[in-house]
Amino acid sequence: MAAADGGGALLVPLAGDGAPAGPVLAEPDLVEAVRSRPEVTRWVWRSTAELYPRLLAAGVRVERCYDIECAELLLLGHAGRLGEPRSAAAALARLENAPVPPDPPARSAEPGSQSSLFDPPSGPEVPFEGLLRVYADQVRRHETAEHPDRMRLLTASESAGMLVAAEMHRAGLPWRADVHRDVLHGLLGERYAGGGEPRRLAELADEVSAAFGRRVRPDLPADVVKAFSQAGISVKSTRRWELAELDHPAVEPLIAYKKLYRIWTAHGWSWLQDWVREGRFRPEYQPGGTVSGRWTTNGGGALQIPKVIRQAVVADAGWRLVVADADQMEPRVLAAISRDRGLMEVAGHDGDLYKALSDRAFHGDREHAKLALLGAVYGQTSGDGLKNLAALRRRFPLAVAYVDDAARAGEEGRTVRTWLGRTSPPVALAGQDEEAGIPQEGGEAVSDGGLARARGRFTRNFVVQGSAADWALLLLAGLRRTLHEQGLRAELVFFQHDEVIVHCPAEETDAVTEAIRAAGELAGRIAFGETPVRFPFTTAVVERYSDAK
DNA sequence: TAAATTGGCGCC
DNA sequence: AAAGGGCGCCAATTTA
Repeated sequence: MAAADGGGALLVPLAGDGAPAGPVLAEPDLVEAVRSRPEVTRWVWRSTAELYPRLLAAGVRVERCYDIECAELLLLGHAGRLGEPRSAAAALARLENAPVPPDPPARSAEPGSQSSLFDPPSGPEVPFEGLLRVYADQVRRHETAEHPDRMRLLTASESAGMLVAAEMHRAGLPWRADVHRDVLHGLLGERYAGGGEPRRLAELADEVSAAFGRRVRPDLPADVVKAFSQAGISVKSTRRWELAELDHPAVEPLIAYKKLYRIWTAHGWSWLQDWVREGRFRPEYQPGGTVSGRWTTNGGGALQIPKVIRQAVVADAGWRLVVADADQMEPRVLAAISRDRGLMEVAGHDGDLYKALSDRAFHGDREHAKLALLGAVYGQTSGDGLKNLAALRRRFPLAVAYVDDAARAGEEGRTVRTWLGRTSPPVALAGQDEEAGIPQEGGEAVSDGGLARARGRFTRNFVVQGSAADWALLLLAGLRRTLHEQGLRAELVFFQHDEVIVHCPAEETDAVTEAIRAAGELAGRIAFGETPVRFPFTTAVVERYSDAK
């Protein structure tokens, strides 16, 4: 156990039950305290986000950690109490029946911040003795979880994710600002001084206006809807797929404008200025940032980089990017968690899963098979996917029952869990923004039927998306470990749900590719136990991210 | 005037 | 082809 105390630290060895196993040591310097103890294989601390950047800045890596505030969030969730404060101070207050302090508001990331050195602590300070009490209590609460072994694994892998997040922030994604500028110029044309629209956008806006015969601002949905209305065309929204159906000369420039406008505002010159420093893009990753366990990033839009902008992600000279994308995650994860024999068999090969699926149940119609499966996972309510769901249910009854059960739980206001035990928010929390009620279309009852179904779709998807996130955490933890153990110079530099990028010297690409493959398979076994399900990747070794897939 | 919401679209 | 799940970001608009 370590706790920062200004620049110094308090340390104590811990026994398996979470109790102190020796005297508390006061060390004058956290960095030296950790650096001088390579024999420690796991550090228990309040917050990785607060402590680890300081260690990394001094060149100190730790093997494993236990993040008390991450654990608190997972344990609260497991107890159906998501939404209660998760800081160590709050956890201690609950133990002492004292008033529970609210969590500090989430701060937004500082663009270009190199580390969290000057960030305020993530929660109120807690006395060392209090931190010890909280940890011992958490050890106990893991024992009382529905599946203690899985819950411990979840906390361990989430903690590993925090280490990876801090290390990836430090490493940064290689980013060529000059290439980015070239791409922007090619797409958007000249950039006018004064922050106005670049040339190409101005031209497209003029084309839209010309097509309507009056000035129309393409970025204002209300204006566009009105313009179509005046042209005798009724549209409900200006979404692209709706506009694409219309026969009107404004449609083409309008759609082109929207696409470019998005790039200009979200990943244009200002973004480049704000977020790229010294050839690196350093987003602040937040493991477990979503309720399902998927990561988010705080600022910079790192998980929504448009494909066309990925040309700017270029490996250093003599280095390569190993881009690995997990193949068909949802069906593979569904097979593993439902233990459906047929689906496990389909997912038991590295080849095209949807082809295997269609050969078994859809007369070789790959597209229908894919839509049916995704429809089952997402809770599709209409269209061809629904029709094909019946075929899916006949052939893969346990798999469909698994997501149907999750949907029913949601509709009835119950929570669901991922395979490792991350738990969906209780209804009380989810219902906050829905109290006003959503008007029902058609003649259907205006009860909360729509809300219940929406919640069912959420929990249906939660068990699959969240269990995939469980797997992804183990993948990252395993890959991080292997890259280090093999003494490679390779660095994990990007992670996006089911995709990783490793930046490495050209001569290490084979080792890295193999490390990723092995980490994926191991993650499958550790997360889901022994199943026939395989977890293959499509891997590309490239110099530019955009050249992958 | 600041905070919250909305519409749209980028990614998975 | 359309529509199901999860997000973040931006600009504009509405609300407090």
